[in-house]
Amino acid sequence: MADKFVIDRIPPKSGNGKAQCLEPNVYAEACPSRAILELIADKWTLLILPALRRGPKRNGDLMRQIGGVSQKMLTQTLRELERNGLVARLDHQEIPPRVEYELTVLGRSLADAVRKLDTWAENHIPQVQTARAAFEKRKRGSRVR
Amino acid sequence: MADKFVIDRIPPKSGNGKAQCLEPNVYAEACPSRAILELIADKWTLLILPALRRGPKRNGDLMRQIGGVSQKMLTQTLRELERNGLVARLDHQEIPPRVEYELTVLGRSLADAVRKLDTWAENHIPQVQTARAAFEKRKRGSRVR
DNA sequence: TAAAGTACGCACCTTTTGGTACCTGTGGAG
DNA sequence: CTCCACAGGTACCAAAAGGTGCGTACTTTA
Repeated sequence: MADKFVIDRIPPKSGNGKAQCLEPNVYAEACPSRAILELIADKWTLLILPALRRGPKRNGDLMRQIGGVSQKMLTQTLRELERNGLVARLDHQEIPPRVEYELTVLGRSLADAVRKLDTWAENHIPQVQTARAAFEKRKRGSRVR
Repeated sequence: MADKFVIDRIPPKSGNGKAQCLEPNVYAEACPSRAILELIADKWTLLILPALRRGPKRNGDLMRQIGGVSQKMLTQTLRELERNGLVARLDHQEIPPRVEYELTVLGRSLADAVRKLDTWAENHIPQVQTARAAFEKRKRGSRVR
């Protein structure tokens, strides 16, 4: 029975109320790693980071490459990534303005892991669609008339 | 200059307006893989999937393990994961009710990749915090008085 | 007899998110 | 001379997300 409670990392055991977690653990709400995870758990972050893996890109480049992103969300997400040290903003101080965004060393290490999620999504479309169809069928079957 | 436009996967080139993407590509808004990515790009999904890697767990187990999750969000997320074939719901048809959730084969393949993001967050807390401090400092420095 | 645990569903209401439109100021193209 | 591209900032507003509290139906424990 105790086997049920075996998890990836030991939970905080917060003896005091602060729970500042000496051993980092995303499952603890107060652990800083949780905030970092929430930064990653974002649609646009998951697209922007891999998009920058091949080298620096400009605002307009990213707008064209990432379908459906608005100027507001692109800027907002890039700022957050810059703030957390994942992306560097290179302002060439020219007129007309020329700004490039590129991954930092820190950002690159994350972008590679994120790209794997993207490729997973791309490679498992049929499996997910089949599962969805089966789920709908089950739901319909269990409906009481 | 054309080098700037080299990306991970070739963009849609949508000749017609539908852009149903024969070659799966998360950067294309209409590609089914984008919807799958949006399912993954969720705070609770990124915690629940790795939490189930060690075997089936019950609702209450997950509530205790995942700090800060509400009953509503837990159930809602589990339903979505079940609907997409990543998690299986095992109702033991007992009284009092006993329900277990476990990864499907499909879910397991994703959970391993997701767990890497969690560990990344746990292992890079100091780097991110340093970057944040440096960012704030730069902002303050560039303020006009 | 009463309370607590199990696994939710539902409704209400607040917070957050994100889209749209409009503004800057300059240089180059037509 | 006019329009566009560049890289945004700002404000407003609708939509979505998500927290809280209550109800269900049954059993075990105190």
